[in-house]
Amino acid sequence: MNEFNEYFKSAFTVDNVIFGFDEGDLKVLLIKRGEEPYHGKWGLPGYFVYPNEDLDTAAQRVLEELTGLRNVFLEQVKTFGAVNRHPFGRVITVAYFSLIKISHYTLQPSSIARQVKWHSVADVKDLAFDHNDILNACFNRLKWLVRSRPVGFELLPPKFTLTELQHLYEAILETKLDKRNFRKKILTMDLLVDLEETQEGVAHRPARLYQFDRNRYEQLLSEGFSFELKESKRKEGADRRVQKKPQQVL
Amino acid sequence: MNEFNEYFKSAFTVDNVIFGFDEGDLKVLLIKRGEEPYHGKWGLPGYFVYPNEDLDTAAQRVLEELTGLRNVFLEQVKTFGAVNRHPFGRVITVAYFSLIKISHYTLQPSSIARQVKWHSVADVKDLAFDHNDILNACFNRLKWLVRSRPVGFELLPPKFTLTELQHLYEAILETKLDKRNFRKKILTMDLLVDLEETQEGVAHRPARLYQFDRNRYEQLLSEGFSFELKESKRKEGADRRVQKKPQQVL
DNA sequence: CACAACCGTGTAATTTTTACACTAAGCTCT
DNA sequence: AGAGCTTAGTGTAAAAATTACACGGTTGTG
Repeated sequence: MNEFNEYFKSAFTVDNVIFGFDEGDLKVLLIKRGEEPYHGKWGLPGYFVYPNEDLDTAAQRVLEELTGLRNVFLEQVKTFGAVNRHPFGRVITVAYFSLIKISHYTLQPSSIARQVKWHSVADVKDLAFDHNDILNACFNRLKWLVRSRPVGFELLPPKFTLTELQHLYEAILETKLDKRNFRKKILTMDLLVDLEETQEGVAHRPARLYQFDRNRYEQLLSEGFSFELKESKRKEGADRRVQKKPQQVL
Repeated sequence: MNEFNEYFKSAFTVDNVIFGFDEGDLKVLLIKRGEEPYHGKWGLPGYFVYPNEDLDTAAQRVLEELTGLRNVFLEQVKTFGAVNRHPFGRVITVAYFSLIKISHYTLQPSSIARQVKWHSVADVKDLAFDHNDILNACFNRLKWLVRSRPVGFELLPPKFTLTELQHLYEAILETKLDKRNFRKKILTMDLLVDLEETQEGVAHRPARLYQFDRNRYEQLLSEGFSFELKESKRKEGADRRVQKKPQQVL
């Protein structure tokens, strides 16, 4: 094994893109680094993988230390290994992303983080290391995942309205969806339980509350079913009560 | 940096699942290992990533050493890092898969391989390390990739018939496709050039030859277009010239 | 020249997707 | 109490996509 010794001088980390959804906006949990390198910069939560730790376990550990949450959606996305990405030596990082319900989140004191904060995904820039690339890769993965599997529910509280669900999809897919078509599509999938309850304390007609039916989903999956969504091609300004202006004729 | 020294004792490798298509069958290129560990077992081509080498570069190197090919389709899939997956120490591996035209392939003498051979993906079993898992992950990735992007052409010779293309899709998706619907779908995508040539030396009516139009594809991509295929629900035995047997009435 | 083997083609029925606008219900403010 | 604001909730018709399905055509072979 001597001939391989020179290869056993590297390290690897996991970095976790933790998505949340709040105020109609897709958020990512970032930390202000309290250590070198990139001390004082915002970055993704991550840490070295312990010598006797699996990758998935390490990703879970990082997530749990920061949020106190277990059993949340967590998926490996991609590994980043540019030679000089880490100033301490050869360190490759395995990127994960997770989806959490912000309402369940409580900040845990953490050694790696001087400060922890939710940032709108759209506004994030200038992160430590290659974390911008990592965030991008994870956001793209989320985008296609949400079209092919009902993972959106991981980001919502247990009870939610159809409008909230639609806003979530719009935030992730960065597009507008047609209200009626969206509801039709979602409801015919038969994955939601109508709780026969309504919102309280809103200054308008309260909406019905629904719940995701995970058992039903498992059942449908085993029957081989596909979950798909497409974007609306509706023009801006349609479906308002205002009259159309007559089109200018050339 | 001392506090982190204990982490810099690991190594990483790349492993490459090289797919090819021949005789109507999806194939994967395996090597019979000429070194420990797993000496004498079949496994995926792979090697340690050099200290000053990027991951993608390492994957390309492994591929080129084995096949002599450059500029082929190569994509990272997933990283495998179970603690005890490698007997020499902590070694995680980044799995890639590539698609090559078997007709262009020439065996290169290689130090890592005692023997190199194409195996039908369906028949592969009992590989070294966790290479069965890696192969599976890559095969699944190929399955969905082929539905959303026209990567199939990477596996065919420059000139091919529609039937060959259909057989390729059937092999990857592990399903039967309807001939007329498949052709309709493919042709309306407008990605093929009809070469106005036909097969030669076949003992039946020769088929037309087509070519993939990569420029057209780039153009369509930039206009935002989607490439999709679905499987046939046609029952076995339909579309034959035989008469249907009358169904037994209960 | 009959046979074997694969090529190439069209259509109708069904399903899915799309575009689109108004009434309903609760709260707030006067 | 009622006017006004705000969001909820609902249906349909047209267009597009998908599906199922069968036979005559062309070549080489024996």
